[in-house]
Amino acid sequence: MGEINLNNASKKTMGREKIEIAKIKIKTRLQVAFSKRRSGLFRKASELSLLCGAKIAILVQSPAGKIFTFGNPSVDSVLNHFQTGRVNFSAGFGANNNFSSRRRYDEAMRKLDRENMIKNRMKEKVEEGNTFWWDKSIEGLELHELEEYLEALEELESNVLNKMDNYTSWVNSNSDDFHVRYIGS
Amino acid sequence: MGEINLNNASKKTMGREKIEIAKIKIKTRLQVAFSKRRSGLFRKASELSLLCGAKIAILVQSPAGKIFTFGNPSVDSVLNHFQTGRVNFSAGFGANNNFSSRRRYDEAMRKLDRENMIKNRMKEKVEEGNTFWWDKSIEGLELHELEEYLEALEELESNVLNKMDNYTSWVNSNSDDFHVRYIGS
DNA sequence: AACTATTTATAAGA
DNA sequence: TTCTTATAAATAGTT
Repeated sequence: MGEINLNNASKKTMGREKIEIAKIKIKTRLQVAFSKRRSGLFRKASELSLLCGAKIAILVQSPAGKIFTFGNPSVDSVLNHFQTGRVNFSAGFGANNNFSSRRRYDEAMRKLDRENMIKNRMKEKVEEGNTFWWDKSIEGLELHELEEYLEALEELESNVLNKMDNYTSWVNSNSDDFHVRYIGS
Repeated sequence: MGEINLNNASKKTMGREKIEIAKIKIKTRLQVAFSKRRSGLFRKASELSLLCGAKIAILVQSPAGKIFTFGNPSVDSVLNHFQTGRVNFSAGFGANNNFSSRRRYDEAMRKLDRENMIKNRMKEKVEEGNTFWWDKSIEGLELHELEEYLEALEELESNVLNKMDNYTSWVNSNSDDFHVRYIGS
């Protein structure tokens, strides 16, 4: 009997399996995944560039420290003009002036308001059942927990910085296109 | 009759259609494709970074001249290291770049199932469609709000680092090499 | 922004 | 590393 075999053993592989997006612990698997996914990332970048005429630069550093790059028209041209643009933007609008004047601006009071303002704003944006993780008191946390907390904070900070970068670029490209003009020439 | 309808008209859409990788000529389609694929590219980068501990910087300029960036730990940090030739990120992307004794201690601590720690103590990285919740949480914030948010984050970080000092001072009482802050660029 | 039906990417195994 | 296979994930065109 059993002409129809439905158990998995009848299949050559289980096929692609779902994985959790978290650091791969098995070294050999990590290496294979890195290789495949880096190549996949660059292929996607290439397609985006070809389909939409986008200029793209990608820098990747493997955990082992090896650097891989992708660029259209070239990494250097995109990088150069990106940084030139940002420098000019900073000079023009004075990021430093902006920040320092803000500090001069009734710092004590603002300090009291800041977190509440932010938290309230966050609560409008995200409804979490209880409290936000950053509300959690750090009292009583063990060192390794503090370590995790710090990592989460810095990841969040990284996201904020990226978002701010986008604002900077947006403002710049809508002002006088100073650096945009040079890219891709 | 005709309970079984096999013609294509019975399907709501034709599903994803194969396309040629060549510049899209219809403007509206190009815009949609750019948006979807840029977001897909950044998601892939994020996954590569999380899965493999890779450092990544991506700059994309749309045909219209708008610039989008992705970076882990941040665009600037990756670019700086790339351009100065100091390609020396410490292995993995630990919370920070504290020095050796902290690192040694971290290594030991990491063996305490870091995944569960993140999940249970830190609200984890819950995917909501294309973005993580903390991306959503900063959606819609204006530049000045992002600046305030950033300041608050750094303040929290500072508190956490101070707290960690209390631990490490007895773990490594004669050490002078921890808690050198290194954030972004 | 959502929705499918398909194409494409890729995890695991060889 | 490279190939295969089966399945997960991304996305083109549509609503």
